[in-house]
Amino acid sequence: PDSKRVIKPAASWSRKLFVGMLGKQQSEDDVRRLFEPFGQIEECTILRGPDGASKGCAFVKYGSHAEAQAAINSLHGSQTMPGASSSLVVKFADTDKERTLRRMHQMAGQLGIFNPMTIQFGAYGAYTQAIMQQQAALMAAAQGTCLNPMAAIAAAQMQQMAAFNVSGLVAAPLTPSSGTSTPPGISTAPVPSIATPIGVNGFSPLPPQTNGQPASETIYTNGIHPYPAQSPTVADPLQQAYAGMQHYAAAYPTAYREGPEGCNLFIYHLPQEFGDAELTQMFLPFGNVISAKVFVDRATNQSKCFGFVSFDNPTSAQAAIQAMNGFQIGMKRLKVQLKRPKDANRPY
DNA sequence: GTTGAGCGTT
Repeated sequence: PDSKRVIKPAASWSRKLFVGMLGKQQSEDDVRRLFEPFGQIEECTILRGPDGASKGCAFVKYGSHAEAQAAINSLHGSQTMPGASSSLVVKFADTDKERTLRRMHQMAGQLGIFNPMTIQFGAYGAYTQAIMQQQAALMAAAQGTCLNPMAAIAAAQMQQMAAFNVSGLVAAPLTPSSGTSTPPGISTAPVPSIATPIGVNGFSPLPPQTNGQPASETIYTNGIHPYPAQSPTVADPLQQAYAGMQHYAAAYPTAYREGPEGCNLFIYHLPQEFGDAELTQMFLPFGNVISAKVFVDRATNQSKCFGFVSFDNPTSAQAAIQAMNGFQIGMKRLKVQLKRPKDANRPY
């Protein structure tokens, strides 16, 4: 009978597309018209911000995988919409797993990685805690997929890098161009084996006041300590969440994490060959470097010779300015200043 | 070449 003929529709993930690089003014109807020729459209949604403005992307769901694939084949990269910065993107939408990863990425950026334990559960305690527990569950689920063994090993190697050394300073390549999800700078870098600091190219990298302190003291941090110092015990969801964050942060040492006001430095006149790793090394002696980013020309992949370093406290930032501003490298002198606040000189 | 890009996943 007919009731037995009911066929379950194909899983949504197999026929749902993410469409990127739309014009900001394109409507749902515009998108429908574009995608109609390839099949029956079941759903078409433009992603919009809170103000209703298009984010320039959309989801389009077809009745079948084949239709979706056909749309990808014909439309992806086929044209550049007015106002879009590059050609149309048509691909299968993220799976749940991929979305979880994306969220971790966002969350890491928002929370930063300063002393997770200091997160206040005060006024918003219940709410915050609920969120954290929810995230903890997500992260616990994602742990296996987030860090492959190689990434974990690379992160460990990173932590063992001793302060300044030749291979770390001049031989390490700049962050490879994008296209993989490999954390920048740590995937292929060998563990530097030369421990003696040697001036290169007129650069005498002897950081002020490392006196006697084992380098590992500075290295380990990034605000991260491998273990909470005491109870190796248990998996309460919160601890799991923290663990997740720590693993994540260790795997993405140069991800953009701005520190509090007064903790972020702008550095100019960097040597051309300096990448994120070298910048990090250079400023590690002054405190916990929570991020270090050299700006790279997208087209040429060349350093633009400026970058940013963020500490977790203003004192470290000031110490770094004191010691490194005007520091001579080759024919140039470093400029090291506090970064301009993003909303500077906004008239009000 | 002078201050945190881009690509945006309900």
